[in-house]
Amino acid sequence: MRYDRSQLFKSAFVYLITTQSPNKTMKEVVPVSCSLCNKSSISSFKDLSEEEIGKLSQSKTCSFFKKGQILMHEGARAAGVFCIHSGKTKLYRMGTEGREQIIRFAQGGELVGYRSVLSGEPLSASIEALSDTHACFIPKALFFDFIQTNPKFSLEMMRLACHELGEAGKLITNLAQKSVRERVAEVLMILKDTFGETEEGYIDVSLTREEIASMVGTVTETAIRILSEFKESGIVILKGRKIQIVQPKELLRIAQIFD
Amino acid sequence: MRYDRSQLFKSAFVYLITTQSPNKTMKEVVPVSCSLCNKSSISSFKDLSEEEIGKLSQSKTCSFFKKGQILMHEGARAAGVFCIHSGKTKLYRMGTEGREQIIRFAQGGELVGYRSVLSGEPLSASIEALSDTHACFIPKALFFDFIQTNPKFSLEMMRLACHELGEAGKLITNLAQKSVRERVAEVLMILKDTFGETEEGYIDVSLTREEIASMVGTVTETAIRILSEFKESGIVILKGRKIQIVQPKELLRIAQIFD
DNA sequence: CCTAGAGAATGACATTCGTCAACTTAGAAG
DNA sequence: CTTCTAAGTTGACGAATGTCATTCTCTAGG
Repeated sequence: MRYDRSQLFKSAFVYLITTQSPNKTMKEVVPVSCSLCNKSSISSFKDLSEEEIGKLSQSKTCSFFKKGQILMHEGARAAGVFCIHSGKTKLYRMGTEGREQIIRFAQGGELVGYRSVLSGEPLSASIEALSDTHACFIPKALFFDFIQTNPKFSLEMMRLACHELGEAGKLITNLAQKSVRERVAEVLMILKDTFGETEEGYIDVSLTREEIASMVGTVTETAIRILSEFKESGIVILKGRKIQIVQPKELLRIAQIFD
Repeated sequence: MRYDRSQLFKSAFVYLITTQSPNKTMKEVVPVSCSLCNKSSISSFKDLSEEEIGKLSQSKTCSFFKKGQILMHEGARAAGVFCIHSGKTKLYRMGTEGREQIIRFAQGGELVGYRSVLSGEPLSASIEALSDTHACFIPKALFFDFIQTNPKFSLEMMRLACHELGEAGKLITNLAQKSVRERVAEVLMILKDTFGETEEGYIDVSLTREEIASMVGTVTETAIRILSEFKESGIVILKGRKIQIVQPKELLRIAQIFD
């Protein structure tokens, strides 16, 4: 059964979702067709054919998650993967005594849940929206279909998984060998690299001190103390949850990063 | 160009490598043909066709590594993968100040180096023989050939990478949240699960205290102190590098493992 | 079987970090 | 805009763990 390309164009209108908030008007655009999605060029789906993108458009389900909502639950079986369209999410595991451990972040254009789908194991982490998030759900069956019929896509997914495995190794070494102070310094640099900076120079993500602590693997109080110390030394500027890195080189030195 | 199956049988003799040591005579058998290798049923190569196994046999290079020798160097580009035939190896990264961090172990039937080959990145860890090791080198090109032409094998590799990614997540959470004492207890159970026990009931691997410390992410002295404490409590029996777990339940309790 | 050198063990001490408690501040929801 | 609750901050203290020094012991290799 061949995919009818005319369908693609017939349905190629665009949803406009408008959220009103007191001070600003935010417009979020989620295209119905994946071929019009500006994320498709940066996501792992860049290797799909037009025909496959068409299938994707037909089978996907777009969802909206408010800040704090859970996209997927640790321990559950993933019925498919999410492609994050806009917004920021965190992936975290529950450790001993209910303490949350942030494993990584995912944002626009990135896939989440693929690890569970590909390994056939339950989800090893929960996924929670850090800000209002639009994400498209792609059923497991279609995902596997692409993997089995499109070697380029399959290789790209493998590349992604293996890359993350390397990153995990780095994180393991850091957690095992560096002091909390070193890790806080490193995490600040990682956050800047991951989320970039706003016009005013702040790291473009809003995390609680507890969340920063649960990236580093420490308690809230210690994270606060170290951040305050960096502030006193003039290394960072803190304005509530907004963090600006003033002396990146000093942070790299503290974090023992030389390369 | 079709692979000539008769070649397979012509070359299906077996190398016998005999190592003499004072007290015992050890015989290691490395088949020239992978089809005769008893590891092929447990390794990721189980999904290869007879024809592909034939190609494998022709292209592979069998090597022998003495205890302490390096199979692959962190930071180098992997020219292929190793399939461990016999022996035990450790994969480790160099952390700050040259401290070694053990990421995982690999032994008979397991593949190493595939992460680097599949992601196209330099090796994220060095691989060192913990005991005398026979391993077969499979060139990158052939490995990719299998991946691109055999979807089953490709999926199996993906499953493997994604499974390891999940394990890495667990390790990250443990390192970040558990105390050193808890981690030592857990590592002992992991070692037992990974390497099994000898007839006398000892964990079937010989690690230095420093190596145990570098799994846990602590210094040698602390590892020694905690092991001694476990010994005093009658939880383990220590005979040099030989470790016997006497009270596994107690270790699980200390490690805060409840499932 | 022997021996050098690495590994193991232990004590004393310094430092980091987690815990508990008290108090202040800011951000999300109405 | 207000208000209430969760988040942030700070101090005091103790436990866990790293560091340094010393001595003992085992193991690999001849």
